[in-house]
Amino acid sequence: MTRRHQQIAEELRRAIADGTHPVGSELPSESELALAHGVSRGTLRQAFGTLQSEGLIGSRQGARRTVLSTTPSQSFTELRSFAQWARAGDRAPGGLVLRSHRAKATEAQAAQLQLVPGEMVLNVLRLRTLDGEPALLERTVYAGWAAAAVEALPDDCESVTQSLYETAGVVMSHGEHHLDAVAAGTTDARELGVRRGSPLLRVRRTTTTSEGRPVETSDDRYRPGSVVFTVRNSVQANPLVRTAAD
Amino acid sequence: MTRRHQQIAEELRRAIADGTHPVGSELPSESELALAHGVSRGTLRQAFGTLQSEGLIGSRQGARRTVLSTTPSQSFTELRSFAQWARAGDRAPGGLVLRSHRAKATEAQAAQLQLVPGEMVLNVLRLRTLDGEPALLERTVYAGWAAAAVEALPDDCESVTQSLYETAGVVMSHGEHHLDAVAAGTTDARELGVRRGSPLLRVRRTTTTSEGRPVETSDDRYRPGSVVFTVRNSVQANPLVRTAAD
DNA sequence: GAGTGGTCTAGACCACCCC
DNA sequence: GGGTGGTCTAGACCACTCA
Repeated sequence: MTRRHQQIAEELRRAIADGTHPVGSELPSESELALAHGVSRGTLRQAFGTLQSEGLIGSRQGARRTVLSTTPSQSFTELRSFAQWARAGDRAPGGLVLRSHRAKATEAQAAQLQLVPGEMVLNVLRLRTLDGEPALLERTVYAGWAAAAVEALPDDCESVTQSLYETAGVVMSHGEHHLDAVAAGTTDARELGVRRGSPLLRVRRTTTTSEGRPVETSDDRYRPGSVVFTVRNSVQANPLVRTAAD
Repeated sequence: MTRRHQQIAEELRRAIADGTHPVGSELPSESELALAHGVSRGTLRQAFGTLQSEGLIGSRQGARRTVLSTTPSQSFTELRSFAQWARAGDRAPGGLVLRSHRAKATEAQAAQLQLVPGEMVLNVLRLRTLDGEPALLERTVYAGWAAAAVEALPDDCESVTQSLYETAGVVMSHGEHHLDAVAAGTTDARELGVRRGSPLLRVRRTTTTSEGRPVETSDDRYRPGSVVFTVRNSVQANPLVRTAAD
């Protein structure tokens, strides 16, 4: 029993993808489509709104909507989970925990995870692979209340996000990502198989539940050529996408 | 004569920023606020939708909306214009054209700018500075129809985006950004004042008008420590933010 | 000036959360 | 079970685009 506006959005997405509405073309008007689908204009606008926030279509008052792009942006589901993202692109995700230990939160960590300094956290160093090739090195800090669930996972667990949901009911629904470039350190170089000092894309992120409670904060370093982050944005909305490098 | 939903959104934004609604707290219900502002629920939901897409608040069916963050995300206006972004952070933007020449579009360029191969384009190499320090090197390709307006600009023009709008009426309203890390080449190293091979954040972007007509495509390389890109995202929306490194 | 999207209203029902 | 957000309707007026 999916929502009507979702069905319509999906239909339009397909029509754009298969070339019925090529890039640059004008879409039918709201009233036309509302009539055709047998819904009110409001519902149709909701469907259009979804496509707009995905960067597929644009709009200006007074003129018909136009197609901006044919490739839909990633869902947040794919963004937050490395494994789900990899599988969506038909690549085999892998994971390996290299180190894992509990410790007291440093001041910086406590601030980021909204804990009191000295509270327990779980530090995990994890190597992620794509089709067996090292892709990135994660240095993740989990809040103490999530530590037990993470430690219970197997070392080679593919999808931590999904496992955390299944075993502990933790839903990660918001994230903040900071992207910049750094030189590979000794550990980075050894695990990722690159030379020390070579460029890495660094993504520092914090993920929180829907209530805004931080679950984890992480420093992820991507091997060049393995992953590119894509952001499609507009005056109206700006989604983030992680894309495999060509 | 601003829109009612914009006024309400602005009011809520302020109330969140000044601590009236701290992070993690619950906001009043839609009906309450609608009544208080003398608008219908629909209008109020529109205001909430804006704040949601800015990453300020989150929502779950059945529960009240909660405050996720106090700092509003950047507007696209600030994202697309380096100068506007810099000034918003109280830093002095600078620009200097190092090279500029017309050429026939390569196949790749033509594809990205939706031109026919061989059509004329304008290549510009531009150094951008923050408070006099080199921050990034831009290799920009402008579509031929925008070339004349760009060439007419002074070499040290601060804001190309704004000037293009003022002189040619070109409004850039959509962009696609790809982020990864690369090693500094000879030119990069010389102009940015770093060693060859040192890590740079690369942002490849294409900007289009509201009709989806590409205006420019660019390869921007940021000196480490000068700029960090931030993306705040959620199940509902994911805006991109460019942040000065600390 | 006809058509289009942007805004707004006043209702309604449902799914879900929490008490 | 009462309150909340999510969905949907059927109207209305306005600002804007374009022929």
